[in-house]
Amino acid sequence: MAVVRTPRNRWIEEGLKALAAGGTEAVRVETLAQKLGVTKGGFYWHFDDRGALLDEMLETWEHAMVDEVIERVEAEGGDARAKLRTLFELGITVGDLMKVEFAVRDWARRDKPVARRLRRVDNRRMDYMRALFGEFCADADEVEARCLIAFSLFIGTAFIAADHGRRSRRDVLGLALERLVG
Amino acid sequence: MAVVRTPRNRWIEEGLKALAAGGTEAVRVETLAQKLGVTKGGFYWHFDDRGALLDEMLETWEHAMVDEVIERVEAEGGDARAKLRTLFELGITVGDLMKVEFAVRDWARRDKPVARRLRRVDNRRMDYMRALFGEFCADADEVEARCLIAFSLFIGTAFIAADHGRRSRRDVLGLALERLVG
Amino acid sequence: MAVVRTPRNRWIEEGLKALAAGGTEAVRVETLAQKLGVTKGGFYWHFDDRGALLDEMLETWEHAMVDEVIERVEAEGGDARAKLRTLFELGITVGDLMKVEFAVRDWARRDKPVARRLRRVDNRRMDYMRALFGEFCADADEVEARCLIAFSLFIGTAFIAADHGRRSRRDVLGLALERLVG
Amino acid sequence: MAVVRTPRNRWIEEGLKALAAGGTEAVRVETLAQKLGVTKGGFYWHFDDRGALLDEMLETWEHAMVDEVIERVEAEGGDARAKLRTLFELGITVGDLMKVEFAVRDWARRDKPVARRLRRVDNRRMDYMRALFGEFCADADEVEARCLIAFSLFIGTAFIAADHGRRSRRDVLGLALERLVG
DNA sequence: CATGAATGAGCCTTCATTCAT
DNA sequence: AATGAATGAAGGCTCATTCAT
Repeated sequence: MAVVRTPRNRWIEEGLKALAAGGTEAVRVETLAQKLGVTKGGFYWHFDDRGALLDEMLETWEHAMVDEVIERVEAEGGDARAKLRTLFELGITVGDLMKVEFAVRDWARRDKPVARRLRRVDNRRMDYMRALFGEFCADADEVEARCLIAFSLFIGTAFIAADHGRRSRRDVLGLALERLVG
Repeated sequence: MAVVRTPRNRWIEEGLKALAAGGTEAVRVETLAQKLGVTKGGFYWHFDDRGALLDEMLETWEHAMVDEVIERVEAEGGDARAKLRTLFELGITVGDLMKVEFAVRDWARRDKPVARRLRRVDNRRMDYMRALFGEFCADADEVEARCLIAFSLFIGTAFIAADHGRRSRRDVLGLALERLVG
Repeated sequence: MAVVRTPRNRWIEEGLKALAAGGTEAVRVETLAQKLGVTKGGFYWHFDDRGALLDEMLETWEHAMVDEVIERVEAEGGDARAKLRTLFELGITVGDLMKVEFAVRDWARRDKPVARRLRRVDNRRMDYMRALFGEFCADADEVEARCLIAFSLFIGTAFIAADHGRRSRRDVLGLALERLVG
Repeated sequence: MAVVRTPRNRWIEEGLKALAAGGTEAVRVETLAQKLGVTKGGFYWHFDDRGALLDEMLETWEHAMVDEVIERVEAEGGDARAKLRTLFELGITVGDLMKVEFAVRDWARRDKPVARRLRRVDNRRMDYMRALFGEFCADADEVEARCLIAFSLFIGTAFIAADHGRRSRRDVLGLALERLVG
């Protein structure tokens, strides 16, 4: 988590913020330069081109959203059910990175290399969940279904716009999750 | 369903294709014009500006993805469980419109009016599902949780990139759905 | 004054209104068509092109602003001084045509044929004024100076933006004019 | 007076030339770029948009046509009558800026902010003239009338297209002016 | 007489990229 | 390490004009 704040890293950070806020198209060299208080010409000292920045942003995001999240879940400890709850909690809590997540997911729909990376990321997360569900759930089909539901809930959280009457989304999510983990 | 192919409608159709393939930014007046074999100037005879086209595209999409889908589910008939299965089947089958769905969902994250419309759309769908689940499920919390899960699975279908080993996504979806409907 | 309101004339009328309100660039085929409740395609049935309309507008304006104004001044009658007062009064009173006047004057600065026509118009008016001033003013230099001043006041009326404290522009104009005519 | 010819100023200069020659609509980014031997894209490094250039052009014009003219009149010295003669001479002599003056005056007829600025400019000039006429002319009405006539002559000079027989416009102007100042 | 539907040229603006200093 | 000043391609929009019906 302790990222050295080289100027290079600051471009990446700012890029992720922009991606979270407005999607790929919002990652504009000039906009970022302004936020960093430099001129856009300077950008090309650090990166070959816009694509190179985008790549490194993805790298950073993958590391934070997979490696670090899993690390933290393991650090928290507890049994499989507890870990699943922590995983879910962390997943929908990481704020800006969650928003990046959805920008990336949309981006992947029209960019092959991003799609490949996203697939790797999703598979790593699914593998981790499979292991956890597997610990208290014998049937492989059942495990797979629960993994897909859990992951879908994670995705749905941010993408579904519906209201739930007097219930909060968080409450309904809790109910849904308990069906899987409880 | 009987789409009159006025030139106006052809712009909308082509626009939806572009939106499905590449998101909002891919809906470019000139590109569409080329596909239609006309010059871009002609566009402005039919629409005030690009925004107006985008609006009508949304209108078209909402109608097809909500009104028509519900109509068709009702036309198929059967009990609530059967209808839920049909609904799901139709939902993930409508091809291009499904892709539009996800483009819209991403778009809504940075455009307030689109967000409002999406919310209305999602609420209409949730209401329809609530009614169906309600017919065989007494507990309101339970209904709400199942609605959210079902909707999340619908969303997740297209957004999740993970593999499922020797199972197909469709199979896993089937398993997950039966947990809700069965 | 009794203009037959053929569709042709209505284009000219509407064109003059537009010219008065927004200068040459405001005379747009489409805008006029809208005001007339027809489509712009119809324009080309009446006129070869935009230039042709502009020409006829100028013709109409010249007739109304010179021939008709002089006719009316003569019809009012009185001695030369009285006529000069009437002339001035009419000149700054004809409302929309006054505005056209200034649009034309600006237009003439960048369009040679318009400049030629304006010169003819201005010379006809100056000739008329020369005759009137000449009737009570023996010195030719004096007549010429008064003509230029009178004409300049007419022009200045609409082009000068300054305020006059508690006096109204009309009052100051009256004072200035009496220096010439009185 | 020492205009630093930064690229920025060169755009303004060229803009004023275009405005003088063809009015607002002639101030086109691409045209100016060509005259400066650069591409139009570069324009936006210096100005936010076309409107910003237009604004600065107005600023430049106001400064040159009011502040600098008055400064120079005062520098020349002499009594009030002499100053009025110098003022007039300078006013109609500044060449291109005189043409800008008329373009601005026309522009003001359809653009509120420009109209406000023009009013301020005209009032400043009138105030200066009032002071000068006031030094040898006791009656306030008389002063006001002379100011309006003088200003109208200034305006009329460029807007009136009439000929004066064997006299030159300059001569007639001289005669007219002497009626006011002499 | 006019409409519906375009064309095409021209304008404003944006943005990634380049490059001398 | 970065700035100042561009380039150039692309995109949105406007408007006079054309033409089949």
